Amino acid sequence: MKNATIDLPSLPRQRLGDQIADVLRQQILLGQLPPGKNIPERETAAALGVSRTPLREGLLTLEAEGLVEMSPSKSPVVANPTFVEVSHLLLVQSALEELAGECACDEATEDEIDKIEDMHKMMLANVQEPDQIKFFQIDMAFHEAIVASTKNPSLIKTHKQYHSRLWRVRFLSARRRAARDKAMIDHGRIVEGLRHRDKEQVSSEMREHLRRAIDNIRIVFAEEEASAAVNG
Amino acid sequence: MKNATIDLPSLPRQRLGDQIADVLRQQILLGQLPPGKNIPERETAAALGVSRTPLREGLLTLEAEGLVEMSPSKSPVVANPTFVEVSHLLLVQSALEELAGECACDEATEDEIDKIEDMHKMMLANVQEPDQIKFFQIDMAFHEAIVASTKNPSLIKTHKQYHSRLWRVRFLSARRRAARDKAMIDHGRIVEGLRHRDKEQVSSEMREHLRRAIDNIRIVFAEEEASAAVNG
DNA sequence: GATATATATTTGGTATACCAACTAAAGGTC
DNA sequence: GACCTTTAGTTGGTATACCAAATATATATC
Repeated sequence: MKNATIDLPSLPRQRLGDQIADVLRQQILLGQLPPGKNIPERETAAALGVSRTPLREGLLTLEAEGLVEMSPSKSPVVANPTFVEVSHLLLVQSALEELAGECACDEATEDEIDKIEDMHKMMLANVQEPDQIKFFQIDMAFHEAIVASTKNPSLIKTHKQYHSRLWRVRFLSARRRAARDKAMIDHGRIVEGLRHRDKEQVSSEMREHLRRAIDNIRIVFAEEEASAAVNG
Repeated sequence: MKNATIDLPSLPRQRLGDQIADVLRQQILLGQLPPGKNIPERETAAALGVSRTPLREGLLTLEAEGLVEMSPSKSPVVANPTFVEVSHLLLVQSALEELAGECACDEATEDEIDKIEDMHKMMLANVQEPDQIKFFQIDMAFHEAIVASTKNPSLIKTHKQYHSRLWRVRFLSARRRAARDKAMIDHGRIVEGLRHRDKEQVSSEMREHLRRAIDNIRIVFAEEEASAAVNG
């Protein structure tokens, strides 16, 4: 053989549609594509330098994830869930994280628990930081790390999808100082439970942690509504 | 206005890709497209009388659901999960049904509980029927009805997807008489709990009902493996 | 001037055409 | 005769072209 298995580092192949879905998903999460925003196919495809076919495949992926809504003869639009919808999502996510907590007690390595605890400590150090974006990112990574430690690909994937749909509203919620304080208490108990491999404690704490978040999010929705009423 | 809002009954518009996904999903569940089967795009599109574009969109939907696997330069193929993968799926499904049981106690109407109990009675009448397909279909409808009674669209949708991926293996499992007997006991407790709106009983029974199924499914996989070793 | 109709434009939905990567078979060389 | 090379054919991936429905606009009529 001459040069077989060289595997030149050119990253040639992931489907374009998947890459596009990744790009658009990021833009939605970061708020560059805000809820309600239209995503006309031709225009967006041109902006990304691709044709409509793979763009469409990416949009369909995001529709399946619930981040984009498509209806006949109308431009695809970034999803803008109501409070009721968000509370439904949070219930499912709470069940997924409850399971994750239970499985993590069996499957997480000591090293993974170390990493999770590090994140918790880092959050504690940033809890009263005015720059809330850092705090929030670690918060999300904290939850992702616990789910990842279960090594259950289906759980990880489904959780990630709900994570995306809840991203924005949880970001808005995390700006509330009271919410952050409560979160730190919950997280502390979760880390403690993981250390002792206490399934009951970890799973119930993770479930209740998310369910309690519903109250903060209700307030966020009420504030947004009031703000919208003022601004028109 | 002359004839507006007439809405002629021609069922013109659901996206072709969605219809195709529905057709292929049915064929996969019914075993007409068995696990491992190739689904070449051109050939399948021609057989369905459509072009590759909407067929592809349907296939991508099924890929997102985990029923089909697509890899570059290879024909899409019907997923053929291993026992480990199925056990992972079942864990997630058990968490979803646990949540469904809890929510159903709050949200189910008396009428819905009547329907669920009717299904249970019908299963009891068919438990020793040699024609297992009827028993199995009611079994699946029983679980679906409980989830539907929660009125949580996200939960319903996600549950349905896991339902599809687990359909075949649960069908194989339901052929075992011992599994059917156990299922009837569990179902009886679930119906009883629903009647009393006992969240704790219903949710824990639904969780354990599915987790116990893992044992039967392990046997099914072992049998299939042994059979495969003999036949080829 | 208001309304209604016709037309032009924009949208998403679908079909077709083209391309690159992979596979396999055929042919040539040692 | 075995092995390497080349070429033809198949596959999925992408781009383009076409179509129908919906909408907005302009024009004609009352």
